[in-house]
Amino acid sequence: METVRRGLAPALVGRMIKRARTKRPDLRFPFPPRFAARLTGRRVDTLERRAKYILAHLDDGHVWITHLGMTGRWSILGQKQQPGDFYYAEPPNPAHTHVIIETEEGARLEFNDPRRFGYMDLIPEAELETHAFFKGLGPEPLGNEFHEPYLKRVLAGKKTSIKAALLDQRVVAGLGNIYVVEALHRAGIAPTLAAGRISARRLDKLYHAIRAVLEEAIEAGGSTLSDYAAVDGAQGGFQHRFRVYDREGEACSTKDCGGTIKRAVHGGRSTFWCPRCQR
DNA sequence: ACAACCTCCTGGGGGC
DNA sequence: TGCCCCCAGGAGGTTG
Repeated sequence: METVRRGLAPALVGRMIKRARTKRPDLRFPFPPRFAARLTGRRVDTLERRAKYILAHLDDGHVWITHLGMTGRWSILGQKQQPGDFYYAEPPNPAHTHVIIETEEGARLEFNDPRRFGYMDLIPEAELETHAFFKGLGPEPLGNEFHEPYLKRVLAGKKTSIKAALLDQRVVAGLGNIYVVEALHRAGIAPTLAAGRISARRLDKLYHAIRAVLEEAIEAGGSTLSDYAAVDGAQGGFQHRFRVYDREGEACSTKDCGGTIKRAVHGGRSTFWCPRCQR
């Protein structure tokens, strides 16, 4: 999501929305009333990310919220005016393009989402804190409020698995399945380990692993399995750096480990880990 | 509190 | 080739 936000920024920040269109009444949820009309004519002041949401702050005091779900994708089409300005993106299947935004400056942004698990909303800025999407979210994993003492405190007494705990957006906001699985491998922690029974020393290692995985993934442009692409259509690069995700049966890459990557389903999500070096 | 399962939806890939 | 089943970066819900 951070790579998407960074990709969208040059086409949106400081730009005026000349035209907004929706091609259907809903995604996962119905669009709010008069959604497209209320975007039209607005300027985007800032573009931020909170958890897996992209927040566009508009010049009328409202916030346009986008969640990509599993397969949502923003593409920027338009004339390249200056280096790093706009890009050409190969449009995905146009049947699944549900929202089109055109800016005064000539960029065309298309939101495409085959599975329609994504959603958008448009709310007053003052309601952001209390909005159901954001109420109860944990700290940003790359922010200052996320550190080993926080992890220790929030996980204390939890009997649930560390994997389930890290996927819980109330514990830490914005970690998805891939990054949880990769961070646990780097930290040498078994995904099934009870969250409340991990030593401070190991939580510190986990904290550093989470940050490292996210920073590397952002640096690499995100992770592409099948659908994810940057706003210019480029694939991510972090999938080439997975150490366990989607590597069932392969040799563990940990030095001198010699283990074999296993896969299991926990809570409906695929988990990959090395039983030898993750304890 | 927590695990296990289901739901939304479409498409890609593997097995036969 | 075609079918059928399984799987998928999320997350909210129900049940037990």
